[in-house]
Amino acid sequence: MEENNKDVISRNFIEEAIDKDLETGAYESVQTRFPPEPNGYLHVGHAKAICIDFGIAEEYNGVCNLRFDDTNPTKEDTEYVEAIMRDIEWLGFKWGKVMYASDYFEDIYEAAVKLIKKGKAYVCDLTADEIREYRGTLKEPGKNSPYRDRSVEENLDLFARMTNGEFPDGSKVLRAKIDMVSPNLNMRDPVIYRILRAHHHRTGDKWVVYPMYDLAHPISDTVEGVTHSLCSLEFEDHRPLYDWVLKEVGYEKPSRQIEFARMNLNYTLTSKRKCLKLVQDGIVSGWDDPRMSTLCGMRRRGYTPAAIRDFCDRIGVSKANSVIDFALLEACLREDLNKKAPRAMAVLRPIKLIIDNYPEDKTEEIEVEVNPEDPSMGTRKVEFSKVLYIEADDFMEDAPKKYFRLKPGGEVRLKSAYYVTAVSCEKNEDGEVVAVHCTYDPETRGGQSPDGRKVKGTIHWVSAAHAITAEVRLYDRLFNVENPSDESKVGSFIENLNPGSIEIIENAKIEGGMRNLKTGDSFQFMRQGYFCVDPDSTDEKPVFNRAVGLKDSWAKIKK
RNA sequence: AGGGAUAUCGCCAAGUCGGUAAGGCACCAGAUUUUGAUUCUGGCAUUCGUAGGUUCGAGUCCUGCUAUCCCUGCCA
Repeated sequence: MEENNKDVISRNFIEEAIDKDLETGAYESVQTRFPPEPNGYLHVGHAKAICIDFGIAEEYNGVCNLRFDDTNPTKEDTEYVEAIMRDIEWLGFKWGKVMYASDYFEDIYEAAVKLIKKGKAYVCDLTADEIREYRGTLKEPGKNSPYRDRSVEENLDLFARMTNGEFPDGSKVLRAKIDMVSPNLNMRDPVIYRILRAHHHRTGDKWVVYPMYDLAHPISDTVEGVTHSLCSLEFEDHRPLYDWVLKEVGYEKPSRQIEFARMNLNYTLTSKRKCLKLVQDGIVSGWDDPRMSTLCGMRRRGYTPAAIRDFCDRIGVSKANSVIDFALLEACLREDLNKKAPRAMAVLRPIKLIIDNYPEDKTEEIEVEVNPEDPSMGTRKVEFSKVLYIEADDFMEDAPKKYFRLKPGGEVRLKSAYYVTAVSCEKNEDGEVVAVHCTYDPETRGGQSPDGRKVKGTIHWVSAAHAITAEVRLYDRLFNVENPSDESKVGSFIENLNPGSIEIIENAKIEGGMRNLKTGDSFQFMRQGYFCVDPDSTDEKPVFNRAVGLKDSWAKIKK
């Protein structure tokens, strides 16, 4: 009953608009598109748009095409289109077709000619600076270009010659003839075609004129059959122009644009420009560096597609600008990993634990659950012997009363193995504990005592003789930046990426079964001592995930 | 002569016709627990940016005000 309630819960404003369009018969079915410009990698922020664009189509049994908005050849590159496709597939979405705005260059060109013939567009010889001047300002109206009243014939001829390459770059543009005194600056005779001699990643050198976004987008959408063109809030002011284009060109079933707020995540930097700088300056190893907020970086870091999609579902869709708390993303990952990730033990800051009364040459195989939350995942065998490694933090010589882990005279359980009681410890010249001596109770194999006595603490361990030593990196949050949008913080942001906030532990000891772990792999850990291998990873190397924030209650105790 | 949009708990976010504030994250308390995790149970907005008005009754309607974001690329 209650679950029912939950499912019936409200539709967001986009769904409501679409429902209404379907009811009134404005559209019979639903089609959307995800339209990235191939000039950078996809990051968490894009995940929201992807989930909305693909999710809405899926919900209404429609399709969502992937369409690369490649109308500005000076900024675009095929490297990016491939990366974008990989990331969307990784997230688990299926597009209908892969299209390019450049596939519609003919349609767009014809539309422009049609506008000229209707007297709705003209060729303007003003320079860029002059156009800006004539446009007016936010508070002052603009004034008409002296070229605004050229005849249809002259405009047709000029536009044809622009297309034929008779004029130098930037010398002329095609403008929509709308209203130079409109309070909406986008309507003050916007430029819709410019001359640009640049090699296009798909059409090569075929064109020397390229349409602007404001002309290309509505036409691409409508020609493609998109019913609902979902985009972010900053295009709200462009909607009148979007609608104007479709009306003047005369499409029967024009697409409808609906805007929603883009996602902001605290502590996280998503600016394309700054991310590109990090890559170019070699501050990070590449777009997929685990510290990046790119989808491929998050993948390497062990974020699962399911977690990211769940996150996008949970943040909702609205038009209010907002900053989502990183803790929610972490919670989504924790929840997913907790259910699905196979576990392994690893000791990050190892000290030796020597079991004095354990036979010198004996090795046992201890059976441990692969995932305590899911018994169906079975068990694994882990070698156990006289000398183990345990976490330095898990032993305290002078422990406070509330300390549940190993202390002199205290008994704890070695996860799935035996109860041990500490007797003494060895220190180096700096006074740091390097080894702990203990005794074990042979009756407690498996971690239970026949006499029913309880221990308060359970700690993880790794057999010294069987351990793999690995270099391991612990990262703080994806980007530990207080205010990523604050330009003045870029410097401190870059400092934050240098070792310092990144902990590199070179001799972490990892459970023997994890043979294919590679030095330098990044990983996630859910909580003290557990490594969680990303179950969805298809990589050769295991993605040793890590970096889900620990719950505060644990962090406090650690101190 | 500016225009457009948004304001509901620390962070997101529901709230169809006005009928007496969902849920998640975070946080706090308790129970269970082979990792102080997980799981479970309970707590967490007399109040909806603000000031008025209409009404038996307003987060929801009306008026004024305030704050924040977006718009002056031949970028998308």
